[in-house]
Amino acid sequence: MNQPGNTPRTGGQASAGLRALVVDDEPPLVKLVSSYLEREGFQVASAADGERAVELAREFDPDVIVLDLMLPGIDGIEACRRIRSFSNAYIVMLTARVEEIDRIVGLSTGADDYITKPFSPGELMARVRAMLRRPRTTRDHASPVRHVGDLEIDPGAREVRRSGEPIELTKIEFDLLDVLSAEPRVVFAREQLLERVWGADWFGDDHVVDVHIANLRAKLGDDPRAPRYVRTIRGVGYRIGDRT
Amino acid sequence: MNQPGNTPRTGGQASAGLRALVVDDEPPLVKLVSSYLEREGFQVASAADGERAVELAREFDPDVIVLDLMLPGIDGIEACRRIRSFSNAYIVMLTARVEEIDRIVGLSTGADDYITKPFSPGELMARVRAMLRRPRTTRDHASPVRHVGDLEIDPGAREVRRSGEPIELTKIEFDLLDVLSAEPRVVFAREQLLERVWGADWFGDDHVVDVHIANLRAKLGDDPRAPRYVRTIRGVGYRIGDRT
DNA sequence: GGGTGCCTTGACGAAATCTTGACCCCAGTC
DNA sequence: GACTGGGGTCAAGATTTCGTCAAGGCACCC
Repeated sequence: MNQPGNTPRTGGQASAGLRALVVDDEPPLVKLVSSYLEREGFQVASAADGERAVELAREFDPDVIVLDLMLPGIDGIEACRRIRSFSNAYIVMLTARVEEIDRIVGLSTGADDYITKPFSPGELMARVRAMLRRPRTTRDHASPVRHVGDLEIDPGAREVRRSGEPIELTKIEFDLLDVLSAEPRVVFAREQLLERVWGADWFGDDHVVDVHIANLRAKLGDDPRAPRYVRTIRGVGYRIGDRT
Repeated sequence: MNQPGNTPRTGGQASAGLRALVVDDEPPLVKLVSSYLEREGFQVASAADGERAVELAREFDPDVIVLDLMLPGIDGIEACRRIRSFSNAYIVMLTARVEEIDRIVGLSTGADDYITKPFSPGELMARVRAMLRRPRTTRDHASPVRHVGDLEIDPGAREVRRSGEPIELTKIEFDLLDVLSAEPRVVFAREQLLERVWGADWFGDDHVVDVHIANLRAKLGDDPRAPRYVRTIRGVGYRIGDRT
């Protein structure tokens, strides 16, 4: 059902029969976005929190997911990860703060695009169309396993192994390792790690980073005096990667 | 907390040595964006029309291009296409109207991101950083590693090697070397070094610089009488770089 | 309601690093 | 050839930074 005037030429046709899932805790926004998507020919479902989002992603099996970063329950990043573990949908993340983009990109969330609030529905639609136009092959989550020495990091499965032996990490520990290992050899300041792992709106002491790094090291069997994985750059931050 | 002003800016490190091209026909906007990019460590060039943009993209070989859609001469879309035909740069398009996004994404222009005017420079920077960080596009831009004689300086990893052999430097030592090597052959007064390395709010004796330079030289294996790397300009300051 | 796991905070000690001051040397100058 | 100021060197004390530990709190699960 193409609306004359409002709907750009390409849209209606291309998205006919596709399903979209909108996740946000603000009903008006959900409604607005949904109506735009419907006008494009999408069949739309919506959720207001993270748990429901993951559920619906599974049951409804959408082709496109518009996902807010800030959600009650499990947050957008975690929801995105979980959904990505079973779904192949295109995911657009909504963020209220520009700085959060770093987080989405830095952590391996699996999002395909992001857009900052406030945004115009037209822009969002343009992004969605652009994504759909992108060949699926762009989805190169194929072999994302990283190696650091005898360490094996699988961001998709959120698993770490040391010489084959699985190591159990907490969320924060894994995220730290994730961010650090995504760019080996690059030094991350504590502030950067806070921003990436904790989020831009964190207000607290840098010191938490040290503690979690210590715990991470302990689990990895890493000696701070002679670290094989996570090394300290005094006065600056931490780094992972090849031996010096 | 770290010493004020001392902490490397998140962007500064990562973008050090990278080149950016800003294209817009409004000089104030060009100036604003340029200054932000420079603050992030970019070397910046600019153009006011499409032809010049394509020219500069070729000659200047930028890593990032900020490109306005509306331009005198060939417009942004066409310029983007032409540039894309030979350049590997990240391209952000600026649009005044949201609807234009459809055009950018609809036509295969090859832009990597787009942002609508008015935008905050901070948002643009976040996008640029995010683009540079995108894992899939492993850009082969000129190595961010600097060379001074047989010295190899990697600002991102904060590593220094001399003929392949890693050299351990403290924070201040590395920062000094970083500042000096960023602009080879340029003489830095002690005060300038204090400002850049220690931060603007440092109040203390210039003499610290001497001491740290001495330590740095010692670690680099440099003889003050016949320095190969850090040379003293009596009565002025220090400098690094090629013979003369 | 009790337990468990995880995160945050604060305190403390050890180690690395920085700053200061004293002293010496040398180049440039008279 | 002596003088002078800038710069090099050294070492000791001051400071910062990091790693560790443990207590408290919160959320979640049974």
